[in-house]
Amino acid sequence: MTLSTPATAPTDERALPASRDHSRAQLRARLVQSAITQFATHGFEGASTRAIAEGAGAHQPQINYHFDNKENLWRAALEQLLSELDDLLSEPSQASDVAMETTIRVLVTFGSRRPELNQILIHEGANPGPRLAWLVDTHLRTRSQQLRSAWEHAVAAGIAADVPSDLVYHTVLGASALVYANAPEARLLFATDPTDPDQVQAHADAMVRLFLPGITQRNQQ
Amino acid sequence: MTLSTPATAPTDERALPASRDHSRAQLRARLVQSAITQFATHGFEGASTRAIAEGAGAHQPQINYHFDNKENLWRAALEQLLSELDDLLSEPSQASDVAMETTIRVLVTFGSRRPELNQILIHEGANPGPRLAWLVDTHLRTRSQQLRSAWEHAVAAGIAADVPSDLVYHTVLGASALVYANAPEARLLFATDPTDPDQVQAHADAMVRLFLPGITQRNQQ
DNA sequence: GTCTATAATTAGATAGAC
DNA sequence: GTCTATCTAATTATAGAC
Repeated sequence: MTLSTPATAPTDERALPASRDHSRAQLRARLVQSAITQFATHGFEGASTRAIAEGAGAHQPQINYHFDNKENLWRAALEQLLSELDDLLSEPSQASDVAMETTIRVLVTFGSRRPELNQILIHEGANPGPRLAWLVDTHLRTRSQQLRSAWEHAVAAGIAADVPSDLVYHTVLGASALVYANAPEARLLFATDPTDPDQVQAHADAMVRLFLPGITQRNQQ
Repeated sequence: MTLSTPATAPTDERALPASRDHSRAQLRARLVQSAITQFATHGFEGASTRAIAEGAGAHQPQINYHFDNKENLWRAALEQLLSELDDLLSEPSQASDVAMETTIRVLVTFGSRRPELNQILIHEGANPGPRLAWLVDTHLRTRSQQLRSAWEHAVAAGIAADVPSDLVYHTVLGASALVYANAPEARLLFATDPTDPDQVQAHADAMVRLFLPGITQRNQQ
C-alpha cells in the first residue's frame, strides 16, 4: 500500500473526510456485490475481473487498487455473504427446543434470498485447494460444529429425525438450499418459481416436518 | 466432417478395421473421462482444453479434431455420466412400493461413486444459458417428471414424507448427493470420509428413513 | 489421425499520466 | 483515486507438415 497522504494526515482511515470515505466505501461495496454475482454464476476461475468491474460501473484496474488481487476480492465477497447470514442466525438467545427449527427456517429463507452464498460454497466445496482450506478453517468448521451440536440436542430431546450427526450439515443444507442455488434450473423444470414467498414458506414448513418430526407445527398453513 | 476415406471404403464407422476403431474409441473415452474430471472441479469456463488433453495423454488440438469444440466435449461428458446413471436406474420392473426406495438408494450410491455428475449439474443449474437449456430439454425434464410421479405414487401409498412434489427433485437430490459433490469440503470438516462404504450405507439408510418413513426398513444395520 | 506452430482473443496485473 | 495503455501469460481454435 503506497499512500501519498501528507505526514500530518491522520493514519486512521476512519478519520478521513466523510465524503471521501463514503464514496470509497460505496465503490468497494459495489465491487463486492458485483463479484458475488459473478463468482456465484461462473465460479472463481470462470468469473473475470473485467466483468466484475463492469457490473460495478468501475474499471478493471480499480479491483487491484482496492483489493490487491482477485482472490482478496473473492474473500471480501464471502465475508459479506457470511455476515449477512450471521445477521439472521445470531438472534437473541432462544429456547433450545426451537433453536433447530429456527436454524432450518433461516437456512431456507436466506438460501432463497441470497442463493449466491450456497452457489459459491458448493462450487468451492468440490475443489480442494487454498480457497477451500481458507473457507473451512476460517468460517465453515465453527458453523458446522454449531449445527451438529444443535442437532444432537434436538435428537436428545426426541425432536429430530434419525440422521447421523456427521451427515446433518450436508443433508439439511442440500435439502434446504439446492433448489435456490439451482433456481434457474428449477424455473425451467417446473411451472412455478421456487423463490415465490408462498413456495419458500411451504418449503420451510416441509423441511421442519421432515427433519424435526417430533415438534408441534405452529407455522403451518 | 472431411473424411479422406476412398470412395469404395465402407461409410459406416463400425465396419472400419477393429484395431483402428479401438484406438479411436479409446482416445475419445480418455478425453471424455478427463473432461468429466476437469468440468466437475473447475466448471465449464474454468476447465481448460489443455488440461483436459493433458489428463488424457493427448495434445490439445485433438479435442477439436474428435469433438469439434469444447461444448461438444462437454455434452459427450454429460451423456457418458447420465448413461452410467441409467445403467443403475433402469433395473427390471419393480414393485411400485419399493421403486421409490430403490431410486433413493441409487441416487446416494451413484452420487458417492460418480460425484462428477452432480458437481456439473449443480454448476450449470446456477447459470441460465444454452448449456442449461440443453440439459433440461434433453435429459433433466423427463427424469424429474419420473421422480415426481414415483413420489406421488409413494405419497398415495402412505409411504412417503409430506414433501410437495415440486420440491422433491431438489430436496432428495440435495440431501442425497451434496455431501459427495462437496466431498473435499466434508473431508476437511469431519474426521471421516463420506465415501467410505459404511458411511454411504448409513447415509442411504438415513435417507430412506427420512423420506420414506412409512416403509419397513429391511437393509438397516 | 497426430503433432508443431500459430492465429486471435482474453485473462490478471502493472505503469504512469492526470 | 481514476483512467488509459500495456505487459505477460493463458485461452480456444485453426493451418499445414507428416
